[in-house]
Amino acid sequence: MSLDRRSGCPINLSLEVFGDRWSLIILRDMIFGGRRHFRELLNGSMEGIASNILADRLKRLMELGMLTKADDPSHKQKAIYSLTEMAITLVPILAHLGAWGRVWLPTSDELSIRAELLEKGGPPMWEKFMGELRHEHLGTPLDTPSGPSVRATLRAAYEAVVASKTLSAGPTT
Amino acid sequence: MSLDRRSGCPINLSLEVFGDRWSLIILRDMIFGGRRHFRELLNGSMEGIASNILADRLKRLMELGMLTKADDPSHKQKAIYSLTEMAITLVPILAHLGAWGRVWLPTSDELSIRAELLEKGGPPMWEKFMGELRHEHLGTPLDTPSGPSVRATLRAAYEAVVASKTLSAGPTT
DNA sequence: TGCAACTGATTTCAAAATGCAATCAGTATG
DNA sequence: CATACTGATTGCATTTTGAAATCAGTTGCA
Repeated sequence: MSLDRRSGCPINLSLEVFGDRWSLIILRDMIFGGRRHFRELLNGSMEGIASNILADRLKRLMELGMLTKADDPSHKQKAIYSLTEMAITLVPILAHLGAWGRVWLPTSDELSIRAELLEKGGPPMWEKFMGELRHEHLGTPLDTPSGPSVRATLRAAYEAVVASKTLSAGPTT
Repeated sequence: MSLDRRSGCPINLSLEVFGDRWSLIILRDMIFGGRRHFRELLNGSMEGIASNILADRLKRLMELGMLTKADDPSHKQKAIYSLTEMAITLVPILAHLGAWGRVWLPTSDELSIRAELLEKGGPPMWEKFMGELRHEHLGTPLDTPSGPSVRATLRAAYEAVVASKTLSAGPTT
């Protein structure tokens, strides 16, 4: 899990940054799930990451300049992890990745609705989302605060699908 | 290197397909380098893939439906690997990945010129490229054969940078 | 015919990464 | 003062990786 610099090819270097099974999962949970703390990432991860792997990847992502860490005033041992601009600009890649996976892989309905929405929203929606992430993580002022946040929109869509599934296949008593 | 199905999330499933250090490198060499044979991929890879890893990944990519294999008429032991539509639609992802890496990672000039061109070309260029790949790998007719192929354009740009570097820093005798 | 080079792999084995469970010391809470 | 929570770390078994050597069959050439 170190940076080999096998070649100066952009695709290769990108792979060396997040060409493993966990780094992008962590960034996904921070970006789409809004998670900022170790425990949130540990327990909230759908895929069940182990604590040693999480600690290792957080450290590595910090060394790579994708994350920063700050003290949480509410608890002396609590740390808040923030995305850097480098990580925030992954949004279009994650959007494409989700769109591709939705088409070609056996994704579940409730989880793919967000990818679908993000794909349909296109670059304008990605830009809006990145603006919101910059606001949350870097303190940048929100340029055009129009309507509900992208994350809220995505979550609402997710919950709507879950609700409709519960209705159609739920308890009949 | 098997498909765990840790969750039905599109991003997670995509990661399970090419969230390793070699699968995307192989696909990159096939897509941008036009490589179709085992030896071409083995010796042509800038990153120096080992033959057992290459054999394993080719097999895995076939099982996943990203590649197909056919006999080469010129040699009874020779095989030709072809991209499937599933793999061809990775072009936009590779383009984004290259663009991101070019901005944030220490890429070399001659290798990043292709990523830059592909980024500037945008979706129209990607579509043209995918059309050409479909023609090469799936036998689909070329819809609008306008000008030189995308691959040739990218290669020409690469060679131009290499040449200019040789000029400015080359031998003075 | 003989022999070297080439074909797509496979074998072997050491090193590294992974994953799970238990554990850690410091901090807040009741 | 006991209990739960904070971000980790440790130990250890399993899995994956990677490099070199090797494989059997095929081809080209002398």
